[in-house]
Amino acid sequence: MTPGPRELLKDAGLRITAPRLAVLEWLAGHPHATADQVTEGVRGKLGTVSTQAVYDVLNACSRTGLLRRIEPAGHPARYETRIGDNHHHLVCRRCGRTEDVDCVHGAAPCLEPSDAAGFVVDEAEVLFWGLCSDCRTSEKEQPA
Amino acid sequence: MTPGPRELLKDAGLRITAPRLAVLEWLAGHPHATADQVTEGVRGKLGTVSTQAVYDVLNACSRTGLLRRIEPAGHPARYETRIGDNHHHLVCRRCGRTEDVDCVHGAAPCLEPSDAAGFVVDEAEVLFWGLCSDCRTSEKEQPA
DNA sequence: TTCGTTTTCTTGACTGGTTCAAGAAAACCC
DNA sequence: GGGTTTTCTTGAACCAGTCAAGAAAACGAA
Repeated sequence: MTPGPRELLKDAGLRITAPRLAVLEWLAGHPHATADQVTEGVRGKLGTVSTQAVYDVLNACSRTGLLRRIEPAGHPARYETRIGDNHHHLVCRRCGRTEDVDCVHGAAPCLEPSDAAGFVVDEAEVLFWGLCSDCRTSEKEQPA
Repeated sequence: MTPGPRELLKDAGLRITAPRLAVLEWLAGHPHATADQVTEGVRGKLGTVSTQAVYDVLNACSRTGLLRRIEPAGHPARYETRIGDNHHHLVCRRCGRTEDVDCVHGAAPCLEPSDAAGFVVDEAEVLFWGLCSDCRTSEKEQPA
């Protein structure tokens, strides 16, 4: 079975604290949430948690690989617990809604640059930009 | 021959002004520059230009397709005049240096999402993250 | 050319997501 | 349980980029 948040934190060498458990648990059920949404969700579980604590948790977990952070240009960052398979993302230009897309070319890592220009590449990020169905509807009614 | 900035602006229906010409000319010789660098470069040509004017030019030209804007997470946006072929980019995590990479899978558009989840996709963005040669060297001397 | 309209430029204030800083509180290890 | 280390709270700060109002230019027709 998949390890729970408690084990994940321990294995990553991070202390086990209420805010961390709450963030990981909440995010598992709400992928692609923003820091703001996470804060709200976690407050619903724990009562009071500072904004800073949420950012610290998100950063610590992103750094250690427990969370993946997606930062679509022009939108606040989003976080997800699905890690380890390099899947990609669909992002709505208008509302920022983000959805998973499985890798187009089989297994990870699905892309290699044709010429790395002296760079040591460690990640290939693929973002598909467009409009989600909701925003397409509302755009007809009320053009941007 | 490739059209000059003057023609490009005209064809795009944009007025021809000194700041616009200067931005396009300067960017043609300095791809992947930040707004800040563009401002400096343009001031070298024209003397005084407001920051706002530069942003306006960059935005107007991006909107009309004369410029392409790349917004790597955690770094200021970069602009380039190479447009129309969907090439990709290498980005240095440390210094933000950005380089072109030709499309890995032949001609544009080289990528389609496997499942669009109701989105209407208009662009596939590919970013290769890593460390440029300079930053690799300096990282050994002075680890982050 | 000149006028009137429309767009763009200048100046200066402001925003929003995120980070920094100091100290208080909690988790870990023996 | 005590000491150390890490994390949390509070509140200020950051920065790329945007908004707003008015002055100044570019265009198009006469």
